[in-house]
Amino acid sequence: MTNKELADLIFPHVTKTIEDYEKMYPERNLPEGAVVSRFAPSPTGFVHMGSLRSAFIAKKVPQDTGGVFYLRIEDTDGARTVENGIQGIIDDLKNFEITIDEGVVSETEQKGAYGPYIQSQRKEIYETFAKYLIEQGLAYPCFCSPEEIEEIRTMQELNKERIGYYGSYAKCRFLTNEERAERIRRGDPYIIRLKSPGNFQNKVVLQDLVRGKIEFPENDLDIVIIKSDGLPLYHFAHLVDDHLMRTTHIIRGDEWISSTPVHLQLFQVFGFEPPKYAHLGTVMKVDENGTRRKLSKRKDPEAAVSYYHQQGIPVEAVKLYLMTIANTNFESWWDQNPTLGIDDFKFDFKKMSVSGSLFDLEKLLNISKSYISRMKATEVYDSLLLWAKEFDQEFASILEKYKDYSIAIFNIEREQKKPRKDYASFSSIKDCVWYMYDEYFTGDLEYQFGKIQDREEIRKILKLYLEKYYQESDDKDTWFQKVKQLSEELGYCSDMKEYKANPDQYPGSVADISTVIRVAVTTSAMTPDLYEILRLLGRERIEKRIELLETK
RNA sequence: GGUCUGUUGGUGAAGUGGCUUAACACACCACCCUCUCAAGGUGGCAUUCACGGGUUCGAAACCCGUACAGACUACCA
Repeated sequence: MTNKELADLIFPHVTKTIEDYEKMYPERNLPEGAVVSRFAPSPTGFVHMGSLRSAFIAKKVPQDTGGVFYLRIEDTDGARTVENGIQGIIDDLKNFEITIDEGVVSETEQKGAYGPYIQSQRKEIYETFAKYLIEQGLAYPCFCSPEEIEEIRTMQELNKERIGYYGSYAKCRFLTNEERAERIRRGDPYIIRLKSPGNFQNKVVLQDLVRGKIEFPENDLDIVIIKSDGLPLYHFAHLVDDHLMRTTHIIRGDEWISSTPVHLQLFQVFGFEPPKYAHLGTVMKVDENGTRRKLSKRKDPEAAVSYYHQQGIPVEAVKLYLMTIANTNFESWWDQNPTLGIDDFKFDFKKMSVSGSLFDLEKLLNISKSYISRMKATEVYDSLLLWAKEFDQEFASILEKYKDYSIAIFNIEREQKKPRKDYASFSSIKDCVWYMYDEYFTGDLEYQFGKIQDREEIRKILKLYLEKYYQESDDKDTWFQKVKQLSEELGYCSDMKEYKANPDQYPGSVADISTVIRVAVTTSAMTPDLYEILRLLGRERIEKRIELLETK
């Protein structure tokens, strides 16, 4: 029995040839140096920080070079697939503004001429490629049961030999085509394995874009290419898809490094030119007991990118963070070119950190803080409102009700050379400004007075301030002069230098007087500029709040 | 067990043989500024680049070995 007859027996319904597909998916007509890359997740429902980083880079490089970035869904493993998993990924990408040129755009829609972009819809294509291999005698059906494979493995472990289906252990490799046909006709379950032409003694070289030259022994494992469910294994799907979709750069996690000899061999067996590979270091985190480990979806809430969306970290801040960990020279570049953005920066694989970087939430928040501090008040308002509509409806309606007032609040110490930097995320803004809204300034309030705690003294200070000194129309200088006069009248020191030199000669200072006013109207001893707050609150509110304090 | 990769401060890291008495950023500490907080300013924070050996006039950088860590070694991706 010939290989061709065997191939026809296994894949009787496959009529197309590889050449047909080569014609259907021709070389892309792109400018010199244009990169085609992809993000190819399993539909597990959400995107991990490490994957987002890969996706971000996989998009950035085509963008820099005038290439194509596409999204492919790798759903050949039923166990990994979850309901609405594709939508979850699309939503996450959308939230982080990672748009695609081609690929899956929704659960039911795809765009681009190199599809389908969902692997489970490409079954016939994989079969065509597998059939060719069988015809060439480069692949064969394997009837070994999982138990038999397990046996081989324990035997190899016992003999301290290399583990795997290779050489004389590859039993089914030595079957005749007649035996194969007979067992297939009998209905024995089987899978398709590559008949590896590799020799473990020979070396194969990978020129990794990130790590440089890596040498491996050639692959001699007869790897599975088609599973018993008829779908391909990752390695085979990678070959078929990335060849046919004309991918030029494979940008993926470094857990794939050790499989690359298999991939290189697959390309060689078909006579295709292999793509370039860039293996990215794993994103790590430090465990409670001080050891490094992979960021885990289960243990670390900050691993899921939806967390940042919920926290209201601006998308741009996340991107800036990803860029700073992606290219080590980005941060200083951005420092020197503050007016430019990520799009103006040229990504370079050589400037990637090779080892896995620690995920630094602190740093992300810092970047976020700086970023928000540079936003205009109206931009803060718009972004915050958008966030609140999704995650804090009550706050959203308050923001809408007091639009101009809110913008004025966000403008305190903003839009100046050295803006205030206190909002790390949109979710944290309410905690900073709640006291500006009467809706929140109610119920059990906790006043955090400082040095002056005596209620009689506080009453005296506030009464005198309202009756004699406070003028709504005062400008900032006049306002502060009056607070100083108030301090003097009550025997407090109005000059901080003098007070610090002789603290024992006074009951307190203008700082303590200010604190009393500040706490009375906000409950907090730590707020932005008091003058601005009083100005925004206005006389009526201030009086009401001081009255309210009297009742406490 | 095998194959591959990595190891510079609390963290991210720069560094490709002499310009390194190891840049920069985050964190932390101190002081200054200051009505509080934040921000900002100034300074401090690795006598040393996992360890041992070698090459060299000279090494964090090159080579070898050891240790530790990670990945892969599935009909998972």
